[in-house]
Amino acid sequence: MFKAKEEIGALLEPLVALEASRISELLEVPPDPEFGDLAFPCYVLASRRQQAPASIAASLSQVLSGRRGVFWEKAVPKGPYLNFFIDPLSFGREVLRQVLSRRADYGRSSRGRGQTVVIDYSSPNIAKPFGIGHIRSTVIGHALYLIFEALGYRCIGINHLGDWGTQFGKLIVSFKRWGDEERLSEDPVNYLYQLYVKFHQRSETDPALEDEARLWFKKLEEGEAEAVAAWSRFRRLSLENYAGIYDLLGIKFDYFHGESHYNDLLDDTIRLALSKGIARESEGALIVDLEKYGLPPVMLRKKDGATLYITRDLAAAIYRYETFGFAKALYVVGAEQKLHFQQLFKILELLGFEWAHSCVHVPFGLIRFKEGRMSTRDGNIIFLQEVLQRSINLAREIIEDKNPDLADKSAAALAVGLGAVRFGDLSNDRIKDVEFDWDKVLDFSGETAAYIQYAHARICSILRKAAGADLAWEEGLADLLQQEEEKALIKALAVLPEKVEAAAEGYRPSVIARYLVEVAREFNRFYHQCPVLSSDSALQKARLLLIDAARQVLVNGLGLLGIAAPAEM
RNA sequence: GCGCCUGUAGCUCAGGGGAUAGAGCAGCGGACUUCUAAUCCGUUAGCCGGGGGUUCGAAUCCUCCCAGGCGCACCA
Repeated sequence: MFKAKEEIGALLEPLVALEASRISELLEVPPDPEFGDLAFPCYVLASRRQQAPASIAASLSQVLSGRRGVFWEKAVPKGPYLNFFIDPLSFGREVLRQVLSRRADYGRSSRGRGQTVVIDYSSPNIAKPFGIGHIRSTVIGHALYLIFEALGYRCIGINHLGDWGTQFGKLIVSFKRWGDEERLSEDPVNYLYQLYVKFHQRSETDPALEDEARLWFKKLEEGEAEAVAAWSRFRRLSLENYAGIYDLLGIKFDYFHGESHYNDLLDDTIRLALSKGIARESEGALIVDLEKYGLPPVMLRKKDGATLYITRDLAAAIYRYETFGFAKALYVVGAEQKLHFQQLFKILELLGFEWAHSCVHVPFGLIRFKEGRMSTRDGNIIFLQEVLQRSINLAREIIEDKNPDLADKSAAALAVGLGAVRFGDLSNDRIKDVEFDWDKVLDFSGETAAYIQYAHARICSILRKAAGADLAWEEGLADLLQQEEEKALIKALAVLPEKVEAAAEGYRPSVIARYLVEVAREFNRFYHQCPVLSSDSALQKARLLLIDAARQVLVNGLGLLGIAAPAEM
């Protein structure tokens, strides 16, 4: 509601002894449009004025009676609320003018100019297949990247590949014992995955395998030739496989700095911890005691001298700050690692880095089966590749059925199929666990990406049919849009900028996803009530401008989620 | 044992101090000679997990309990 809120804030400031910005924040949308468009709750003034909220609302309305502003036309008390009615004419003009003049920039701002946000996302463990579990970090992180970028921040996307650690020892042991060159070259990632599962099956009865794996990882850290050669081969094969998925999803990273990237910095990091006096020897290992802060101790170096995940994360954080000078560093990593990040940030703080407070763990819930957790080790995971493919295939079938004459069915199927999977991960609050259910993934009706894309395609269809129509902006045309459905749609279009801000504020792409469903819903209502092409010329033009603005909002919003908007589907 | 997260309609979830708690799915009933029916309209459905508390006002904040999930030194 941009300008309207500001206007009312400034209007009330001298009357209620609150700051204008505070008043703008307090303004809420009434539950029923009949009540008005923006409501000021008078409870907040009751105790100070020693007056009942309802009588405050009444007296404020007295003061304002007969007055009107640019964007509001009247203020009516209703119980404890002072309800403002927005002037649909000036508001409609302003909203359409904004959207249609700013176009692809509508919803964007320069608020973050000059500041850098480093975003750590996707970060799969090499040598494991890209499972459905990895999609959350990938898709949420990518959306946050796009959202912060839209607010003018310089974003650095880092894929912190899990390409180092004891699991490589396990893989090397497995391959040396049971490996088969031929099978490895046929289907590398799948085969490595099978070896990984086999290792865990065997190690249950043969604990010596674990020791052997640790030994091989130690060799790897020491740069022993055979270990390094095997590691580098496994890493390369995995990366080649991931590249296909990132390509399909259109996901880019500025850096593929995996854990191994920080190997040369580990000694310095450990030295720093020692020199600051926060690390000490315990049972042969090097640990940091965090008991004072209510956290369990952290191990930086094992008794065999090998490092751990958190050691590399420490080195990575310092490297990132020194390299990029971030204002914020986001870690889009599962909620189960919350403790890890609390420990990581606390150690950074103890090392004296004031920027430790700019590090944020952006957690998300687990994807699980009805029966329980997905586990790479147990070999019960669902491959992302399969999910994407099935979704695309189903989209294709539906298109064949509903729109058999469509020229480029593949492109539309890709947009709808991938959009569905993406949206499924973005539309709910990220902290919630999600139960994996094929029926749900493959459902394209209701609150889904397809719903939004469909609204967009309908608009494009109308605009195509109106090709040649004069769509030059004329201020007065907006005045013709007085039907309830038209006004509701305009109101929905008005709030994209504040939704983008809110999404960034809470690191919650779901804010935008839900908002787009609302916009699409308002458009669909409009569509059923308000004919465009068959209206007379002035109204037709006004409605064409309105739906063009709606199209722009849908495209911009979907764009922030990394979801394509096909013109036909 | 300790810590963190979640609990809202039959199912999946919005809403995170303010007006009678909202959507989608499923169910039931309607709307395609008319801009794509992947749509729209109507309708059924709720001690907002439970008890206490703070507040003019609590689904929302505090506290205790219950249920589910996730963590807690040689994995990542």
